Amino acid sequence: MTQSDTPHLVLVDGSGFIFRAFHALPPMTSPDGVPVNAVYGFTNMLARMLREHVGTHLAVIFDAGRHTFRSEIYPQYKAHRPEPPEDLRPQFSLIRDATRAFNVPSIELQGWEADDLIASYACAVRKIGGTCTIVSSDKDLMQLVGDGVCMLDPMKQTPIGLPEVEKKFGVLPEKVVEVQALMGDSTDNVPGVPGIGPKTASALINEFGTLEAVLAAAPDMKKSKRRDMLIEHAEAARISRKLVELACDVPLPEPIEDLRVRELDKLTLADWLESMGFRSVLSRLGVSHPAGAHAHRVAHATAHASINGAAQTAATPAPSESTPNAALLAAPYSGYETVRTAEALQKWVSAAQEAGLCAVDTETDGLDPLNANMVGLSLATAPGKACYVPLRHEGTLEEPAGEQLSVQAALELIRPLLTDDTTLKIFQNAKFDLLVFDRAGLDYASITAVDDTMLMSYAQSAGLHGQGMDELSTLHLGHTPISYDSVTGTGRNRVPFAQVAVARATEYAAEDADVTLRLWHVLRPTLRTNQALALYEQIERPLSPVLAGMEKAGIAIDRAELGRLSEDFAGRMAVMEKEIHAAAGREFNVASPRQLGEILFDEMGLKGGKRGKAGAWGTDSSVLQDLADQGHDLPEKVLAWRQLAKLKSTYTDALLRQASTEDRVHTSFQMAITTTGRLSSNEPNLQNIPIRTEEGSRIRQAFIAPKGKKLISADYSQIELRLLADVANIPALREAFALGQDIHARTASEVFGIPLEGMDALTRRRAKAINFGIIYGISAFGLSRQLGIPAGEARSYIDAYFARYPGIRDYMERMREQARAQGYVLTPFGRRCYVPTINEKSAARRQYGERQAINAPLQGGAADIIKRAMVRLPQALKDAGFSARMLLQVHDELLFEAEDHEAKAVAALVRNIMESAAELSVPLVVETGIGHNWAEAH
DNA sequence: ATGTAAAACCAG
DNA sequence: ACGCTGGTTTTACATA
Repeated sequence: MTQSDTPHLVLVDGSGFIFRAFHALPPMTSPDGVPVNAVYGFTNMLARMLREHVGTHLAVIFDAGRHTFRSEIYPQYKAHRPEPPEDLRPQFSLIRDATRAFNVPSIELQGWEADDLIASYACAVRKIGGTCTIVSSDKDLMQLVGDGVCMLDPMKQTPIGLPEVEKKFGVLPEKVVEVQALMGDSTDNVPGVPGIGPKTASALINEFGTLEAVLAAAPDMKKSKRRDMLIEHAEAARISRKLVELACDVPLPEPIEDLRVRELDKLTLADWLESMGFRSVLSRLGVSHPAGAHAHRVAHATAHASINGAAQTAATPAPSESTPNAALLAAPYSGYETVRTAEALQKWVSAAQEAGLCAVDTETDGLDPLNANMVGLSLATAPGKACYVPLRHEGTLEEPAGEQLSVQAALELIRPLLTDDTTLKIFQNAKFDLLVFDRAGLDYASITAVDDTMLMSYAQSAGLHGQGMDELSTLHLGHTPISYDSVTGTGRNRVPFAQVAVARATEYAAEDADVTLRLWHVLRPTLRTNQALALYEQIERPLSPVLAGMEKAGIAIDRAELGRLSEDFAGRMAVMEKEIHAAAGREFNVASPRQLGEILFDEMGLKGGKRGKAGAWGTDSSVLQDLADQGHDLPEKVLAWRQLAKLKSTYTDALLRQASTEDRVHTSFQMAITTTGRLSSNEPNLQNIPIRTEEGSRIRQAFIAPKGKKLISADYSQIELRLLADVANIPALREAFALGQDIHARTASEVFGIPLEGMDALTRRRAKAINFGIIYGISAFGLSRQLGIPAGEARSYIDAYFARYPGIRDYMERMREQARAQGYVLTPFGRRCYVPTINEKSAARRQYGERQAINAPLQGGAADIIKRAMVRLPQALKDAGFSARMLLQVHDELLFEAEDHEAKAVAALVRNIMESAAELSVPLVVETGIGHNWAEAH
C-alpha cells in the first residue's frame, strides 16, 4: 500500500448494508445450511473495495444496541421496527466474521448508531485534510456529503454527490437536516410536520433557509392547513431535527491511523470463503482455493445471483430490439397533405389500392366510439406519405377551417377501399375505428382485410410494455409522435378536436396514420419470428369485430328496478348513518377510512388495529369483521353501510347514468391490457356485476332480456383446474374430470386419504382452497389466512398435496424456470405472457413474478379457449338461422340474448361450440342457463 | 381547480 | 410481502 499524506478513508455502513442486501438478493445457504445471502452480498462488496483499492484507510461501521441518545429524547424513535427476519438473524455475526477474514477493522460503540460514528470519522478525517467515501445508500447520511466527503451506493456502485443529494432532497447537503426535520421519516418514526412531504419541505427551506426560520415565519403565512400544522407541530419538528442530525463529536474508538488498509491473510480468507461456500469470490480475488463445496442455492433462488448484476439472464429479444429497415427511419414525419376535395381523396384511395395496403385512422370528438362523431380521417400509403381529410372542423374568424368534404361524401369515396378485400387496411386499435365508421354510416362488418398493430404487438409482447401507439412508436421507430394533449390542450384550456386548426390537425392526424403504417412494417415480420402469427390471425384479429358487435349491441337494463334499488339503498344508508354516528359519539364521514380508524382505535380505544404503509389505521372488511365478531356494534353497522354504498355508487347509480335512451348499457372491452390475454371491460365494467351476496344479486336481476326474448348464460366449469390437470398432466385429476367427479371432493380424498363417499363439507372446503391456491401460486401464509388456520397446518396441507400430486410441483418449477430463462411463459396456445419481475433482486418482487409465471398459462389458456369460441360463435349462430346475439364475456362466461322460442336451441348450440373450442386431455364442460334476467340465467 | 395515490371492494 | 387478473369510487393530498 502506498503511503500518502492525505488519507482517503472508506467507511462502510455495515448495518445499512445487511438489510439492503438481505432483501435484494435471492435466498442462498452455506454448505452447512445457514442462510447467507446478505453475507454473500457483503463479502462481494468488501472484496470489490479492496480489489479496486479506492481508499488508503478502511473500516466497517456497525450499530451497537438499540438504545441511543435519540430514544432518550424521543422514546418512539425506531420503536416500531419489527425484529429482523429469522433468515437474517444468524447473518449479523457472520458479517462480523467476514470483516475479520478480510482483516478489516469493524467498529461499533454502545449508545451510538453507525451513522453517528460515520459522521464523526468523516468530520475527523476532513479536519486533518483527508477525504472520505461513505459506502451506503442511507439518506440520513446524505447530510455529510460535500467538502471532501462523498457517498457510494454499495449495490449499484454509483456515486452519490451533490447533484444526487439535491435531486433527492431538493436542497444542498447542509440543509438536508432542515428538510428532514419538516418532512419526518415514517420508517424511523421521526414525526416531522403532518401534511408536509418532501416537495413542500424543500420549498420552505429554500425560501426561509432553516427550520427555525420557517417556524418563525409560520404565524405570518397566509391562513392554511399548512400554517396551522407548522405552528401546532413546531416542537415535533424541533425534536425531529435533533433526531436526524448526526453527531460529529463521538469519541473515536479507533484512531484513524489504525485504519490503514492492511495486508490480506490469504489463507485465513480462503479458509473462511471456503467454509461459506463463496467459491466465486475466491476465484475473483485471485486467491488460490482448495477444491470443495460451493454455495448451494435453495430451490427457488435464481442461479444468477450477483450484486454486480453482471449475470442477469437475458430475455429473448423483444420485438423492440429488431432493427426497422432504413427507409422507415429515414422518411421524415412531416410534409403531410390536407385533403379537401373529392378528386384529391380519390387519388389517395387509388394510391392505397395500388400499394395493396394503407393505414387508416379516424379523429373524433370523443373517446366513446358509440357516441363520438367523426371529425376527420387520415390515410398513409407509404412511410412518410400520409394525408388528413378534415370533415367537421369548425375553424375561427381569424382562422377559418376552409373547404371540407362532407362526412357523407368522404365515406362514399372511401367505402370501396374499406370493403376491398385485396387492399389491407391497417389500424391501431381497429375496434375503435370500426365503430366510428359504423356510427358515421358505414357498416363495420363490411370492412374487410383488416390488420391491427395494437393486437399484432399484444400477441407477442403482453406484459412486456403497453400497447398504445405513442409507446410502440417510441419503442420500435425511435420517434415520439405529437401528443394529443399538445394538440388540444389540457385542463380548462382543452378544446374539442373539431376546434383544432386544420393545419395542426393534419400534422397530428396524418402522423398517426404514418406511424401506424411504419409500425406494421416492423411488427409484421416479428409476429412470425416470435411464433405469434397463428394467435394473432386466428384469435386476436378476428375477435376484434366480434367485440365491436357486442359493444354495439349492449345489454338491456330495467331502469325502474335500478331506480327502486337506488332509493332503497339510499334510505337504508341514511338510517344506518345516524346509528353509526350515535354509536361513535359524534358525526363523521362514514366513507372515510381514516376518520373511521380514528374513531375506532384512537377515540373508542378498540384493540386489534393494524396500521398500513402511510401509518393510517386499516379498516378493511376483515378488520371490521374481527371487531364485529368480538361483539362491537359499530364495525358491523359500518360493514353493512359500506356494502350498500358500494352497490349504489358503483352499480345502481352508475348504470342508470350510463344507460342509453334505449335503456341498454354498452361496455367497452379492452383487448390489449392484461398480462395473460384476458379481456378487460370498462365504462362501465360489466365484468364485475355483483353476484355473491343477496343484495348484489338484485343488481344482476336488473340486467334483463327485452320483451319476447331471453338471456342465456353459458360458463365453463372449472376451466383453469382442467387446464392444470392437462398441462401438468396429473393422472388423478384427469381421471376425476373424465369421470365427471366433484373435483374438490376428489382432491380432498386423495390428499387427506379419506373415502370420496360422504365427504364432509369442511374437508372439501379445504381442498377447494388448496386447488384455487395452486392456481394462484400458493404460500402457506396465504392458505392459512384464507382458511383461518395456523400457518404450520397450512404448510402440512400443501406438503400433502404436493406429495400426492408431484406433477404439480414439477409444473410450478418448470414455469419458474422458463420465466427466468426467457422472461416469459407460454399458454397452451402459444401466447407469450411476459413476467418482467421474475429476475428482480428484491425477493418479494421476484416471488410475485414467480406466482405470475405459475398462474399465467392457466388464466391465459382459459382466455385463449373462450376467445376461440367467441370467434366462431356469431357465424355459427347465423348459419343455424338464429337471430341470437352475443352480448357479454366475463372471463369464463358468455351471455346471449335470444328470441324466447329459440333460446333452448341456442343454448345447446353455444354449449357445443364452447366445449369444442379446444381439444385437451380432459373434457371441457359448459353449463348453460336461461332466464328473464342475468341472475336467473346464471 | 385538476391530477394522482391510497384504500376499499366488486368480479372471474 | 404474503395467491392471480382486472376496474371504479372515494378520500386526501399535492400541484397548477
